[in-house]
Amino acid sequence: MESDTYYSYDTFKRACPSHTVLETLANKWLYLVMAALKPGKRRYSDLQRKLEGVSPKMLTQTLRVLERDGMISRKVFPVVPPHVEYELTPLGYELAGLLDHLRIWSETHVPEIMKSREAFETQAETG
Amino acid sequence: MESDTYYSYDTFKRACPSHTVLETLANKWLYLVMAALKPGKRRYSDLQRKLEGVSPKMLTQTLRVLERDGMISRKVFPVVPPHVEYELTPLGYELAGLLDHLRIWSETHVPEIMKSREAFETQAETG
DNA sequence: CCGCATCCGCGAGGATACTG
DNA sequence: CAGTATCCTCGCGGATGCGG
Repeated sequence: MESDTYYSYDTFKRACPSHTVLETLANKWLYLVMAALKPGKRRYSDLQRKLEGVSPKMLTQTLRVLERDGMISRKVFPVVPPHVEYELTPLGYELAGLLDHLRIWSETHVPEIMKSREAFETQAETG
Repeated sequence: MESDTYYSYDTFKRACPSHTVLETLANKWLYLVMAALKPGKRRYSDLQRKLEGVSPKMLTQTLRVLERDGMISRKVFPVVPPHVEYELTPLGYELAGLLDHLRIWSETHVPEIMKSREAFETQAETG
């Protein structure tokens, strides 16, 4: 079946492209940038303010990666002072939706998780 | 409203518990362990074989975190040689489902993403 | 077989200063 | 305003040996 267009991905294999994608996705700042852009386009400084504690380096780096992977578009307005807008692409919007489910789920279960953490620590001391 | 049980989480704030949870989740090995456990219980060595390239240290560490947060249960059989089984809790199974959506989505769009990456690199050289 | 202890390299990522 | 450049630290994560 040399003409088989159905390629079997295996995320568990390090060399598999889907593994690479996963590695990119499994990132705190990337996640937060996507969340911040979901409601609509935003400027660089908007993002910097919204993402508490992000350094310019990490913000830029994250935006570049997302742009590279086609998740966001970058629009530069040739004015002084500079004006740059970032916006989710249709593809990126899909991903943002999935990540949002994750965020909502997390928030819903925070109390449960925190309780589990405390119980675990307590037992660690005791045991 | 001192008796208000409705706490407003903000994942963008570093101190917010939901931010902490996110930080934990945004992790490649954690993600893969969850995926590996979704079909059912597995032994330590099973996981080690399945997750290509994982070191015992990272595997153990990841399993501990997941156990701490109540996502998996750890069952030790007091036999020689040792026998330990890991299994998703109901809570963990929910999370695994969400992560699976993400994995499937990623695999579906791998070609698109790869193409975008190539285009980006090409333009970087040119531009 | 499970997994802890230890050592270590290295690069992710933070802080800061600076420029078009 | 939107980044880039630079320095530096810290802990992630790999490798290995051992112990129950």
